[in-house]
Amino acid sequence: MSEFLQGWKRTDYCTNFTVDDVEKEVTLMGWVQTRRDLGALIFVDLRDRTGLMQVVFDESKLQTDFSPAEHLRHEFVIAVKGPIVLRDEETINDKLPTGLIEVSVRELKILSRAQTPPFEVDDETAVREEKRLKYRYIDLRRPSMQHNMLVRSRISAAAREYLTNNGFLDIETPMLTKSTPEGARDYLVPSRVHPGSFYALPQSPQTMKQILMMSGFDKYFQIVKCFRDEDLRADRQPEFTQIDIEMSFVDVDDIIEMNEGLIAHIFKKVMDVDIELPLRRISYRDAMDRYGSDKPDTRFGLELVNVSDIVEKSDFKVFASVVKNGGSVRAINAKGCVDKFPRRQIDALVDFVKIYGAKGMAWISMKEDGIQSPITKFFTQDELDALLERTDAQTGDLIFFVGDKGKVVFDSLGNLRLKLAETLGLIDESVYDLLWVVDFPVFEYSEEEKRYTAMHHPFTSPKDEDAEKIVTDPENAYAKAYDIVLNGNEIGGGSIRIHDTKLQAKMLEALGFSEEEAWENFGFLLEALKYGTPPHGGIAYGLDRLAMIMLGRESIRDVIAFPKVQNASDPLTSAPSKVSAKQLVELGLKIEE
RNA sequence: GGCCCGGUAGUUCAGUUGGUUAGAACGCUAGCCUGUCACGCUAGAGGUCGAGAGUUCGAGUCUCUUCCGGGUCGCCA
Repeated sequence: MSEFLQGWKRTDYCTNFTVDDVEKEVTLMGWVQTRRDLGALIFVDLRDRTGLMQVVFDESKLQTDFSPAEHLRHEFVIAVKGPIVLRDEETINDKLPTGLIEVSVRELKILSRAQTPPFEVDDETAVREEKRLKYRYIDLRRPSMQHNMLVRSRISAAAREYLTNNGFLDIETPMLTKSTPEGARDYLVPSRVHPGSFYALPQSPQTMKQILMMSGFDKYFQIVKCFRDEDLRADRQPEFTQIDIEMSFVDVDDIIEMNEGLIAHIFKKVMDVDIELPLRRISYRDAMDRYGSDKPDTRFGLELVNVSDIVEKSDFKVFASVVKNGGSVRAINAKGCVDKFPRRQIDALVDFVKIYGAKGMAWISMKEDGIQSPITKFFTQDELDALLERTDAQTGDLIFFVGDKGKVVFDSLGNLRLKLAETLGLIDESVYDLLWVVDFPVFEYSEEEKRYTAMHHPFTSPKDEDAEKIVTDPENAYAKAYDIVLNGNEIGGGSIRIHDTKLQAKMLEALGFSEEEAWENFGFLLEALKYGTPPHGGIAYGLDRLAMIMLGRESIRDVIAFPKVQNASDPLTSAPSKVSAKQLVELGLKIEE
C-alpha cells in the first residue's frame, strides 16, 4: 500500500545539504537508487533530480518497525525523517557531493512501491533506444536526461529573460491555421463544423508574426511548437520548438546585432561561455565555394578549390565536358594523408560521394616515389603543374576531385570534407564556432517542378538593388536573408520581409502563382500589407537543435522529453492511432481501405 | 520510395565451419551479515535466439519474406 504525506513536507532537495546542516532534523523525499542491506543496518541512496543522499536505517535508532526498510527496492518512492549526521572519517564517500554527511533515519514512509524497472536508472548501461522511449518516464530519471532537460529549460529561460528585458512581447499565435502551399507538408486537422475543410498545424508562425508587426507590436517573440510532416533525421522531428522573433523598423544589421546579444547571453547564462562579438559573417557564395555547404563547419580547414578553368580545355573529357555544360570541377587537398588512406579506403570514399549524386571521384596521390593517380595521364605537364599549384599539392598530400553540376559537386565535396575531418580527428569538440551566413539567393531552381522556388520563404525581401531582378534576372537576385551557424549546424535563420504589397505580389508572381492563386493562399497577408506596414524582419532558432549541440548530443531525441521515432510514431503512447467510426462520421471523413 | 546497420535472459552483450543441455556480467528472488557506497557471501529462478517460410539428418548461425529500431539519400519554403 502506498502511504500518504499526512502533513510531511520536504525540507529540500537531496544535494542541498552540507556539513552546516549537521544535527538538523530534515525530511527528504525521492526514489530509491540502491539499497545496501547489511542485516540490521541498511544504506539507501536516495535520488531526486539534483542527485543522491545516503540515508541510513539503523535498527536500533529507527522509531518505527524496521521491516519496511528491509523491503525497499529500486525505484520505490519514499520519504524519510531524521537528523543529518556527519560521517566518520573512514566512511566518507568522496565520489558524492553529499559524501560527508548522511541522514540517520528515524521514520520512513513508503509513498509508492515500484515494479523492477526494465532497465537500470543510471548512465552506465547504454540501453537500446526503442526500450528507452517505450519507458520514457524511467529513461528520463537517468542523470544525463535530467541534465539535458535542465539545460534545455535554462536555454529557454535565458532567451525569455534577454528578450523580455529588451522590450519584446511574448504573444501567442494559433495552432489551428490555414494550410498554404510552398514549403513542407502540413499536418492537417479536419474541421467538424466545416466538413471537408481542414486546419493546418503551423510550420512556423511566419505570417502571423508579420501581421503582429503590422499591428504595432514592434518587438515580438514566442517559444513555440512548429510542425512539418516530413521524414525524420537524427536532428529533425516532426514537431519541434522554435525561438521565434520579429522586429519592426529594422534592417539586416539591426537584427544581427540584437541576436548576437541574445546568443551571447544564452551561452553566458547556460554554459558560462563568453562568445566573442561581433560574429564572423560569410556570404552564401563564399560558404559554398570554400566549404561546399551553406552551413559550414569552420573548426577545420580542408577547403574546396575550384580547378574548373584548368581542366576545361584538357583531354580529360569527363571534366572538360562538365565545365562546358555549366558545372564545375573542384578539389580538396587532404594534407599529409597519403599514407592514411590506402587504396581500399579511397575506394570507400569514392562510394561515399556517390551517395550525394557524384558519378565518381578522381584523386592524386603525392607519394614519396612519385605521383600516383588514375587521371594524371590525361593532362599535359602544364595542366598538371597548374593543378598541383592550385591545390597546393606537396609530397605526402592526397587530393580529391569531383566534377559535376553545381549542387552535386558541393554536396559531395562538402560532405567528404566533413567525413575526412571526422576520420582524421580534426575537429576540436571544445569550441563553439558561431558565424552568420548572409547574402542568400532569393530563389533556387527546382528541377522537379521546373520553376524557381523560394530559398527561404516567399516573404523574404530581395536586397534593395535586386528588387527588379526577381522578375528580370531571378538567378542573380540576392535576399536580405541570414542563417546563424553553430559548429556546422544551422541553428537559426531569418530575413527582412517584404513590407510592400506590390513587391510581395511580384514575388508571388515570380514563384509562379497566378494573381488568383496568390490571393486565395495569401490574400489575408496581401490585404494586411495595404494598411500601413512597417519595414520588419526577424529570425527563428531551432531550440531543440541548439540544445542538442550545446549539450554535445548526437540525437535531437535526447533533448526532447517525448520525441517521435523515425516513422513519426510515439512508442510511449502509440500515437498516431485509429479513431472510432463515430469520430470519422462527425468529421465527414471516410478512410479508403 | 532507395541504400546501409542492428534485433539472443529483465538489461548490455558473447555465441567458432551449421552439431550435445544457448553462456557471461549486471539486474531479479530467497537466506546470512551493524559502516556499506560497483557492499560481501550462499543458493536459485529467468530464453518463442523479433516473426514466418525454406535448405539440411541437424539452424541462434545459411537463404527468402516480413515486423521493429537506428543512420542516411530523396524530402525538409
